[in-house]
Amino acid sequence: MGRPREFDVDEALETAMELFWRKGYEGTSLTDLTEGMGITKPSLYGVFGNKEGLFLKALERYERTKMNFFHEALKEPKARVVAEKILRGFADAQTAEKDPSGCMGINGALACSEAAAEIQKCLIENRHRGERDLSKRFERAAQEGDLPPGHEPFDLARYIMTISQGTAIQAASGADRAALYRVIDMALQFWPEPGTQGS
Amino acid sequence: MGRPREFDVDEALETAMELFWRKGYEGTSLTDLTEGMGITKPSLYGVFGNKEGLFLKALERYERTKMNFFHEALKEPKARVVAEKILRGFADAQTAEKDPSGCMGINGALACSEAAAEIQKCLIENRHRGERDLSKRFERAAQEGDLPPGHEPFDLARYIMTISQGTAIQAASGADRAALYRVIDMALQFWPEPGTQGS
DNA sequence: ATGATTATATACCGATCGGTAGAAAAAAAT
DNA sequence: ATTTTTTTCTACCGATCGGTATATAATCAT
Repeated sequence: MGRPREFDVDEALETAMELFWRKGYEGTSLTDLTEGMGITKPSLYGVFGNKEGLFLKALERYERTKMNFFHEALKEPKARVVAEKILRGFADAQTAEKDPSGCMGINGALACSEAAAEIQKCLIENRHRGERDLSKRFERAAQEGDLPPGHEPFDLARYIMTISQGTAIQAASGADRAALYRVIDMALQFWPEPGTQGS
Repeated sequence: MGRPREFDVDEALETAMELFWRKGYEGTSLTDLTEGMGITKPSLYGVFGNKEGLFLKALERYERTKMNFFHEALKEPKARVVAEKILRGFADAQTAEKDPSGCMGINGALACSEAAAEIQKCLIENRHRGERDLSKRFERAAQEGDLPPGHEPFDLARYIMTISQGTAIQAASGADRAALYRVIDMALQFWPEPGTQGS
């Protein structure tokens, strides 16, 4: 009952995600948001709580719609394929034509005022979570003899995430997908491709 | 002649640099700056013009005092040593105990509002300049037969800068120097150390 | 001592920030 | 048709944003 909502919540959230992705949490004003989403401030606050709540919901959407490749990649049977799919997945997301360049989780709040400290902390935890998930996957690989010798699972995970974060800056600086792919090829050179027959 | 200045310009600039480094251009308010520098707004505007001018002068100081390793590294005779010195130089600067974590050139304005677009553009050009300088150095190395086979100079330069930008995010996320060094070791594995005797 | 010059401190500017109060409008329930 | 519920619109809130006008204080030159 009650007056029906005149805008599509999901569509509005998509716009908010794009704005936060492109301009960051603090760089995006409520005016940017309401004008972009085509709604007024009371409507925004009624549905999303406040700016912080809206950002967190937009981030959730980002993870669900743009970072879904990550946990899919973890299911790959060979660790080197996991690594490559993650690297190329990030590069693809960071250079999609219709989306902002770079990574929302980094663009969102890398350095900021005290007012955004909570968002910043949340994004850092986000990165750590991805690193931890990948590390766990590589621990399994280590037990399976599926890692290149002389490397700890956690170091390998941080290595992969570091490359991905580097490509995020590259994309935000104008690098195109082909350039990032060449970087990824170089980053994986040390990691021998799995032979078609087991060792 | 005239009333003498009561504060040290260089010292004030150092503080401004640290603030912009830690909180970014838009995340640092004039109140943060004046309180940190121990001067009033009219003094700040009298010496540095405005916030944008202050940031640019702080960035100049950053390049001069914290990024000096970069052009030093370019003078190394072997390309692989150039690469390693640059990577470790960035990691050192990004994890110095008494300085903010990460890189001022990235923290400064990665994603921002239109108001900071000029600063953002300036920082992007800054990154491109470094990449170009390194690329030129690697072109020389290519002529000298000093590059690993199968790689273009510009790709190698972008690769090195991508790793460094990745470690900047890692440092801003809490990674310590030892962790970054392990990443760097992995990133350089594909690049054979120069033999003690020439080929 | 008196100007001329430069830096300081105080107080202020319009604009924008994130956020909200209150009334009107649109639907469902009775 | 009236009440209830929810959304929308307009207008506004105090706080802070970057930036400045004005007056006073401190120096040098004469």
